[in-house]
Parts: sequence; C-alpha cells; structure tokens
Amino acid sequence: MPTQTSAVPLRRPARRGIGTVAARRAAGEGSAPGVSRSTAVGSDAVTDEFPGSPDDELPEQLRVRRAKLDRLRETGVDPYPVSLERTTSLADVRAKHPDLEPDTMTGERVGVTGRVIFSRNTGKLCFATLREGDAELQVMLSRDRVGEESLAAWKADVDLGDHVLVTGEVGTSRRGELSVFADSWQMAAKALRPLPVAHKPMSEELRVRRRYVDLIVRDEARRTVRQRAQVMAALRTGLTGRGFLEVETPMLQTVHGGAAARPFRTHMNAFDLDLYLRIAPELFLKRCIVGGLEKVFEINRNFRNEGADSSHSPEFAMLEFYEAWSDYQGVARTTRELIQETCAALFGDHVARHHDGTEVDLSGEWPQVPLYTLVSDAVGEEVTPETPVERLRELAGRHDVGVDPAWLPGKVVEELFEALVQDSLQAPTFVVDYPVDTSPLTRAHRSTPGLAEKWDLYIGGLERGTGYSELVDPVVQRERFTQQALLAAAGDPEAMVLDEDFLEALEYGMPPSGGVGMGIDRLMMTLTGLGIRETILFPLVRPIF
RNA sequence: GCGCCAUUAGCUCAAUUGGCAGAGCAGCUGACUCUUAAUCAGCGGGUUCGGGGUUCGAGUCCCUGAUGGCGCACCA
Repeated sequence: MPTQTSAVPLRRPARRGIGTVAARRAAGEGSAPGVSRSTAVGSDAVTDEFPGSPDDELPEQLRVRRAKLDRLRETGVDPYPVSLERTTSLADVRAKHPDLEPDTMTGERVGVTGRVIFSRNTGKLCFATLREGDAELQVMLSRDRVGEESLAAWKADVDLGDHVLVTGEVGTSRRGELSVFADSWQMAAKALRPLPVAHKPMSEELRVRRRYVDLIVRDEARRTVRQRAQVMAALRTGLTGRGFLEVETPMLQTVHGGAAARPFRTHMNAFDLDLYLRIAPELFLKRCIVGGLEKVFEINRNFRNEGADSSHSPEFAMLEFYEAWSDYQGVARTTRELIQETCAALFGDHVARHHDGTEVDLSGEWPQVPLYTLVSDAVGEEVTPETPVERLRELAGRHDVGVDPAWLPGKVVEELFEALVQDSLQAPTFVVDYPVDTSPLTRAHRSTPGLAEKWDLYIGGLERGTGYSELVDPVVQRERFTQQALLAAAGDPEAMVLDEDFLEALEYGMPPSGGVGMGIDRLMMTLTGLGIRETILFPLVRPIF
C-alpha cells in the first residue's frame, strides 16, 4: 500500500484531493441525484486510513477551499451549477462601451461570467477583475446594490480562481473603469486550487506540466496557441490555393522510412504485428504522386525516438508537400512564399516580430549558396565532391571537428558545414546541392556528378526545412535502399530497411517531382522566437508519479 | 546515453563559515463604500525533492535515487 506521503507537491494534493471529494460524495452529502456510483470504493480505503479528518493531510490553502465548498453545499448552494443566466461575454461588454465617461451608468443590465483573477475589498464595497478568455472586466459589488447578506457571502466564499456569474448594470467607476455594478452574483464553478502569483513568472517546468494554469495566467501562452492556429490555417490556405490536395497517410507503419531517424515501436494485437510510428510521411505521399494525385500535402505528427532538447521534440508536426512536374527550384519558391504568407498572417508583413523585440526579416528573394562553396570558404581551400575523404579528414582535424572513420566523404563535408558554417546563416538562406551519398531519396544533380538536387533552408542558424528533386528512378532507388539496408545490417542504427511496397510503386512510374519537408514547430520558432516546448501546447514531459 | 548546475511555504525566491528556516504575493481574522498587484493591524502555513551517511549539531558536507535546466552525443 503506497502510504508514504510523497513530498512532490504536484502529486500529493491531486491524489488526496480526488479521494476526499469522492468520499464526500459517496457519503451522500451532495444533493444531486446519480451520486451512487460505486467508484468511491477505492477512495474509502484511503480515507479509512486517516480516521477523523483526511483533509489534515492537505496543504492549508487546499483545505480552506474544500471547507468553503462544503459550506456552500450545506447551505444549499450548488458550487457547480449546470446553467447560469449569462447574457453576454466580457469581450462584448467591452466592445459595446469603449469610451464611457467616468462615473456614468448605461441602464443596460447584463449577466457576465468570468474567472476572478484580482480582488479588492474596501469594506462595504468589493471590486474584482474577471477574465474570460482574453477579455477582462471589472465587477463592483456594493452593499447598497447587492445587499448585506450577498456581499458577506461574496467575501466569505469567493477565492481567486473561482468562476462567478455577476448580474447588474454596466457603467464606469469614478476612476473610469468599465464595470458591471452587481445586484446579484452566483458561484459558477468553485476552484479548489489557488492560482500562482499573477505577477511573477511561473517556473518553466510548471508552465509546461500544467499548461492549463499557464493559459489562465499568461497572455502570451494563449497568444501562442492562437498564432499556431493562424499559421496552420495560412499554410492550408496557401497550399490549397495553389491546387494542392490535403491527404492523410498512415502513422502506423510496418516499415518506417523517409528519414534517417530511430522510430518508436508498438504492437497490433489483432494481427499480432509489430508496427512503427512513422518518422516521415514521405514514402506514402510519393505513392500518391504515382497514383496521379499530382499535388499533395500533409500536415501532421511524426515521431522520432531521439533526444529531446530546445529544438527537438519526440513528437513533432511537419508539413510535407510534393508536386509532380516540379523540381527543387520550383518547390523552393513555394516554400519561401508559404513562410512569408504565414508571417503575414501573424504580423501583417514579411518581418517576424519575436516577443523579446528582435525582428527577423523574411521578405524578398532568399539567396541560394552551394554547400561546397560554403565549406570551401570556411576551410580556406576548395572542397568538391571529388576531394578524397583522407583530405577531408585532415581538414576536419585542423578545425577541431570530430569525424567518425566510418563516415562517407559527404557526411564529413556536412559535418564541416554544421561545425563551421551553420551558425552564421542568420538571414534566410537556401543551402543547395548536397553530396549524393547522404541523400538517399534525392535524385542525382542534373549537371554535377556526386551531388544531389537538395536544399536545406537555414534561418537564424537552424535548419527549418528541406527540399528535393525527388528520386523517381526505381532501379537507382532500389540500389540506394539496398546499400542503406546493408549498412543497417552492419550495425548502423539510422539506416533504413527495404520498403518493398514503395519500390514497387516507383516501378509503376512516378513523374519527375519536387518535394519539401518543413517542421511546423520550427516554423513557429522562426516566427515567434520561442523554444519548441512553448510552441507545442502539451509537450511530452517525464511523468513525476 | 554522458557531464555540470538546480530542487526550501499554494506561487516566486532568500538563508553569511555547518549553529533558532525567512520575505513578497496568496490564505485566515479584523477595519475600511471607488479599488486597479488597494491599504492598515494581527495570525497561521515547512518531511528544506526521496533514501542513507558524517557531525554535539545538516537546507548547507559525503553517497545514492527522482525530476528539471544547460552543454555534449543522436536527430529535424
């Protein structure tokens, strides 16, 4: 029996709280019908363990609020009424009376609801600030209007965090604050837990673990959610407007592919079949192109069983789009335009405004620079796809870049780029023409041997997206996959296994195409300057139980 | 996965060399009919993340585990 009182503050109140409330219901204190559910049996065991008053185990502030809840129920007040006489929203009241003179009454009676976030009490007069979504409005309760008893009840029963209904006349206070002057009020939903201090930032861990509290107290948290929705809408509008079709392809896959990453594994009972969560939708979107859906896109989650840090999340949203009869130049243009359109959706033009005040100019055309040019400049001598791997290793050693002896030359070049160049690419830049040996799904360059028609888009020193002229030659694709599979057999964990069904699809003939993959979370980071866990509403966190 | 740092009241944080565990907000009691993080007076609130050790004495030092942050590795 887990009787130890863990001091982890996030845990103890939750467990005990649920137990005691359920036990209270089971004891028949609530007047509501239908409380005879037998789910309280386990909770009784908990309360039996602490005869007398189990609430003694709770922190003081939780205990006080539970006591208030009990008192409300005992006096016949439902702290969670099913419906209320709400006539309008706080935002509507504000919109309707933007410029009222101080100390004037409108004669308009309203019933408004909101969460109490501030409270002032000057004796026979109480003020509270209610919040409902993004809107705030003051309510005023005076003994003259609301009566002595109701005012006393307000002072005794209402805590910060409670939802209340306030009915009264709209007007302004002597100081000019738009207010509802209450002639009655009602508890709409009692909060049993105190809000955090409103004027100190919550710790990052608490913001992430209890996002619902973060959303209550922090404007920026709500703004970020809204911005993400605007970005998603802008992408869908931009792509469908260009004739792309949105499709949804499997997340549960028998073979994972389309990227170099380790997958999550799972199991399907009905078929007794091991499955992978997808690491990329690429191979299915290409099947769509084979099937004649010539412009397709998908925005959805991918799962990669890798580390998690300030720019990586194990589940992350990605946009991929594929366009038949286009190539890596065509889709680079579309990518730039889409990013500019999402920026305009948030800020009205092509300059991203981060919350810390920095601006990122995303306007105009974006330069394209060959990878080998950037690396050559960085190491001080010309590097080409023909440069022997031994020479590349020497250059890496001279610049203190660690390389694995097993790496192919292209991998060494990419490593040099990441170590010496990447951070300097602050303005939007397409790095183009990558080594073919690290790009197994990309077609070889049309004019330069050893290169692939691939670009990576860098903004602010981070890779934000990648685009290809897709490899559509089924024979070459099979060779590349086979090489990868052999590497995998040799113990390379990120090498892909052979996707026979995909190779068969290519053998039916895939038209020349361009394709792009772009992380939504990283796009959000580009536009807002936030860390990845702020752009994701409920990022994965390690459980504390 | 490895290294460094952190974890103290509901929240945000202090605590000198190892010597009585504190503040602000929040909470409780009282006062106050125009407040805006109201104000004033008083009061309560702690397994100092868990476990073990050293010591007359541990929030503080040592070992160990948990969680978080940062860096490295992997990846996008």
